[in-house]
Order: sequence, then structure tokens, then C-alpha cells
Amino acid sequence: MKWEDLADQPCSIARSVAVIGDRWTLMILRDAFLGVRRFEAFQTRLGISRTIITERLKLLVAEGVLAKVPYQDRPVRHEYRLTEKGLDLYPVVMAIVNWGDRHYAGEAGAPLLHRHKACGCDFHPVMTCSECHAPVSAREVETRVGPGAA
Amino acid sequence: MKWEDLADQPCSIARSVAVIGDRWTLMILRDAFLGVRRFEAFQTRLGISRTIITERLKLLVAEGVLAKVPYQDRPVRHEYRLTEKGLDLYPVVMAIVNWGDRHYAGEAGAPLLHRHKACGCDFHPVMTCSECHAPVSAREVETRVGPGAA
DNA sequence: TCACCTAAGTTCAGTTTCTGGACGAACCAT
DNA sequence: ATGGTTCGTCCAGAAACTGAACTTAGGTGA
Repeated sequence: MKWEDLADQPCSIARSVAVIGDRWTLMILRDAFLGVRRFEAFQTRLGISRTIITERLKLLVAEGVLAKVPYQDRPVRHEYRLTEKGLDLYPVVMAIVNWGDRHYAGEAGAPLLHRHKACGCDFHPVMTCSECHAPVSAREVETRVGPGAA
Repeated sequence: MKWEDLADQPCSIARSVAVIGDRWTLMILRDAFLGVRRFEAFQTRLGISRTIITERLKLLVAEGVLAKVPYQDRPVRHEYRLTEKGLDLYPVVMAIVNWGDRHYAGEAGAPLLHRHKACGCDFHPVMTCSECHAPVSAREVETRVGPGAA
């Protein structure tokens, strides 16, 4: 299987991974959530080939995760902003951050802190059940085939 | 930058992505959470090169995400099981599933349903604040440098 | 006017990684 | 002894990634 074919699978993970499941794409999204918007800034921060930046940004725009909007004329320059669909990826990014904080942070602690404006506290994300609002762990869940299966 | 260098960055995303931020690794984890444990099963389900399966499983074992445990002698055969560290990736996987369900599910609905055993309902994951327990969205969070920064 | 700068790409040769398919090892069943 | 199972390894060709130079379109300072 080639990874372009992932998008055609009857699996939400495969379809998401076809869009965001790539090392550099995830790093671009991290930076996007940290407020990075310009081509040069992505390139400088990540230190990777401009070719890859171009290609990944193009895919994210095509998928509606980022929007390419002009921020000046003469010459026209664009910036890349997270769309609503892009902002919906926040739980994914935070879940990855949290796993990294738990398992790869050094003595000193987490490299970044996240403050919930509503309550004013530094927090970490907790995955809860949409129905009973209790925290959920892997062992408490049963998965079965749904209506959208092949 | 090469992606092996991601692990050395003072960023939890980079460090996590160095381990799991690869298309096939994420697909392997999906299958692992669905109960797949054997080399042949991963290979058949994913339909990708055995070389890649070997390499990815090796990395996940080296990182302590999967454990290689013998399930028979003569000949010795091993299976790959999620460790506690691996199970900690459940929020990551569920966040990705949920994003796919929201943005790529067809008319019919989600390909898979998840039932929370504790309350008996089909649910989707909600990211909440560890401190005030309210749902959190991207715009409600302020990020700043933490103690583990470079 | 001329030289230099910025932002956002494009192009390209060389290197690394991935793919598909064959092959190997160690055992079991008939 | 022939074939099957499970878990790999090996290899040539294809695809992706890298680093560096180049392009476009305009702006800046002297």
C-alpha cells in the first residue's frame, strides 16, 4: 500500500493520517498552533528543505486545515492560518504534547506550559467521555463496527 | 534537519513525533489498539513492506511502546503488546479518530463506534482541563515557556 | 542608479528511504 | 518428504528528502 491510498480506507485514522500523519506536517502544525504563519518562519524554525515546506503547506491548504491569506500587496505575500478544521486538531496536538511531557520530559519538567484562560490554571489535557463526562482510558472502551464501515 | 534529530529538541511534540509521527507507525498503533499483536497480522492488514513493519516494530519496542513477548516455544514466536506507555497513547489515537470522524466520515457516519463501558454509551472523546474539568478549545489556552525549555 | 535586501517559492543533482518480491530459518502436520 | 506457518532478512528499483543555488517581484539606502 502507498500512503496516498490511506485516504480511501474506511477508517478515520487512515484518512486523518493521510493528511497529518507525517513528521514534518505534525511539526508544521505545532508551529501553526504556536502562532507561526509565514513560509520563512516555518522554514527557519524547522530547518528543513524548502521543498518539503512548500509541499506540506500546499497539502494542508488543499485539505482546508490551513488557509492561505494575503497580508500585503506589492508584492503579494501570503500567510498560512489555521482554519476551524485546523483548530479542531488541537486535541490531537495536545494529546501528543502530553504524551511527550509524560514520557520524555527531563528532570526540569515540561518545555512548555499551557494555561487555561477560563480557570487561570496550568493544565494538562484529560480525555473524557462525551456522555458521562468521566475520564476515559483505553481499557474502558469497547470498539465495534459503525454505520460508516465498508 | 533530519528526523532522527527531532528526539533531541526541547519540545515534547518533536520528541513524540520522533517515535510515533510516521504514517505507518500510527497505523500500526491503530491496529495494536484494535487487538492486533502478530507480525503477520500487521503485515496483512496494512499491506505494506515487511521491511517497514520490522523496522517500526523494532523502534516501538526500543521505545517501550510495545513489548515483545513470547507466546509459544518450539519455535519461539513473539507477539507485540502495548505497554503502559503504549496505552498512554490512547488519547492521541482517539483524538485522531475523532478528527477523522468529524471531517472525513461519509453520509453513513463513523466507520467505528466506541462504547464507554462505565456508562454504556457510545461516545466521542472530549478534551478537558485537568484543573477545572471544563472542555478546552484552542483559543482558550495560553502557551508559555516552561521549566524544561532549553 | 546601483547594490543589496526580503518573502515566497522553484529547480536540480545526490542521498536516503520505501517498495515488492524472493528467500531463509525453525518448526509442525500428513 | 512435501507443504504450511510465522517471523523475519536481502536486494534492486522507485520514490521521497536534502542542501544549495536560482527566480520573481518589489523595497531600501546612498
